[in-house]
Amino acid sequence: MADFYITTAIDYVNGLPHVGHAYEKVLTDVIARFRRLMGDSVYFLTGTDEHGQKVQQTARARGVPPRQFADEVSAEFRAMLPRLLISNDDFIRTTEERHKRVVRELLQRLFDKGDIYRGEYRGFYSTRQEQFLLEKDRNPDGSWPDIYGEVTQIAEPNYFFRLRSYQEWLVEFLARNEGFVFPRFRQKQVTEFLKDPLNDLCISRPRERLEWGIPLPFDPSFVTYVWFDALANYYSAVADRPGVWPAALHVIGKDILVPPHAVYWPIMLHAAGLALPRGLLVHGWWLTSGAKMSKSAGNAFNPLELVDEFGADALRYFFIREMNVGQDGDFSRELFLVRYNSDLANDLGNLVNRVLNMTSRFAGGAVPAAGAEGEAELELRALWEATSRDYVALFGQYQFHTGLERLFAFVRSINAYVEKRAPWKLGKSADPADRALLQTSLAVMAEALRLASAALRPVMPGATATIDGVLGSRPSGAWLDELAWGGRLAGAKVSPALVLFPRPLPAAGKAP
RNA sequence: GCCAGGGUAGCUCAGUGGUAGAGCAGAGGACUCAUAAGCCUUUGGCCGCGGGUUCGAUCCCCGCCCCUGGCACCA
Repeated sequence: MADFYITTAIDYVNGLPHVGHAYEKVLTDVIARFRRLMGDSVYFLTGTDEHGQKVQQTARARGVPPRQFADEVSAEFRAMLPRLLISNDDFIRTTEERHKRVVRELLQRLFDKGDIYRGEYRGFYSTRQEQFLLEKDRNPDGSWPDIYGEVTQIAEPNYFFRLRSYQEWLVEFLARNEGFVFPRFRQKQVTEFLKDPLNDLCISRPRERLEWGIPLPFDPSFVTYVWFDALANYYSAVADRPGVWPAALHVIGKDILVPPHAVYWPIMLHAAGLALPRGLLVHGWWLTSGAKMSKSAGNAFNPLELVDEFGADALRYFFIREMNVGQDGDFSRELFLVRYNSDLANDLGNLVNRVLNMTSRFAGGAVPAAGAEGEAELELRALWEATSRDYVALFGQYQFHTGLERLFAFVRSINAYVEKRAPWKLGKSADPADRALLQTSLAVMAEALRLASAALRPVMPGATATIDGVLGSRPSGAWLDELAWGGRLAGAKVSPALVLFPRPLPAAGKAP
């Protein structure tokens, strides 16, 4: 059983992981962790897409069998997951038997039903590249680029899927389910696309041209082409797990919404008599506007370098804080460092440090119980009530960047509260009223930090676990209860001060 | 060309039919528990351009300009 089955797109193994891959995993993971904390039973799938022309060609060029090549690259993608603290439950490869079996079943079912038929594919073919070309492959003047060599128009038999006969159904489905695609404007794009008549979809390639694929069960001289292979992973991974399908959410990039995920996939499922996913979440891309400031060496850098340097939590925070889901975002080392320094090191990390330090110095290392609350305490508490309520609601609507903005405004308010009470002054006073206020202020700052940490857990699972640990907090019970202001830490033994997010050393040895 | 998104302070962005906001960067100040961090104050904007509706528009309508992406049998 699963209340919330969530997937990333599977990654094509013809290239190595880059920022976009890392972002999609992190975004999906944040949603998965959030849903788990909200009490859902979550099943989280990711994986790799491994068949096809390009893999076959690249493998051949390297002189290795496609299977071996796919193994190597798939392993790279897989290795990235733990480094980003991704909490996936499963990892599917389209070369696995469990996948191929389901693909064959799906194809056979549709073939028997008459939704797949044999026809003829016509197009421009490049013998040198061994592939059909598209109109967009042409030069602006209509000629074909030299890399294709001689281009001829040929026809070959192939199998087709009756997309067209389901177009009307899909249009109606989308009209009835306005929130199927998030953000809304993406669904409008789908609707626009469907205003023109669909052509049936060519779903096969003759084996003489493409061997690296899944043979059609009803005609082994063909393999199935990308659509029925790659898209089916979402279903094949859980076909043997009762109660998991349909997916609650497919997280994908905007490049593969129309037509694959918004047109082909729903029609494939509907034709096969399977339930549709409940929604698609379409994210944008990270752009490197720094094309102009590309003098500095590292404009094309691996996101995992930032993980090595600053930790997975920091990169995850940047991804989620900086990107408005659905829009594009700017990615550069400079932007990352601004977020890291100001939000993580200065605001949050330093707060952790000073809370621990003051608790040790002024309360013997145990969080005191709060006494009577004054105006400053009530204000901070009221801010938390509003912040936590909005934060949870915003996360539910995929407005993570706004949620984090609000949460860090709260973190800054904790810092302001500390300044207002100035425990270091109270600690020098012998006045009983000051002593009481000292206890209260230490309790309140620790509690506020505990709450901020709990809220941040889906985004920064590592760092927040550390914060919980050093505060002597043991998360238990429902997350929403944890997010309620209370006195949970009274009596907790805190650890000695630590530096959670060290400020990077100033760049040494700059080029003259 | 068609469709969509965006064009708001130096940078990244939020925002509402009624004298424009946050963070970062810049300037000044008080403090010291802390990662020279945090806190307080502050400089700074014909809200892309031109029309229109309105008592009044950054926000509504029309046109235009610029940036980004998609336009299918492509992973």
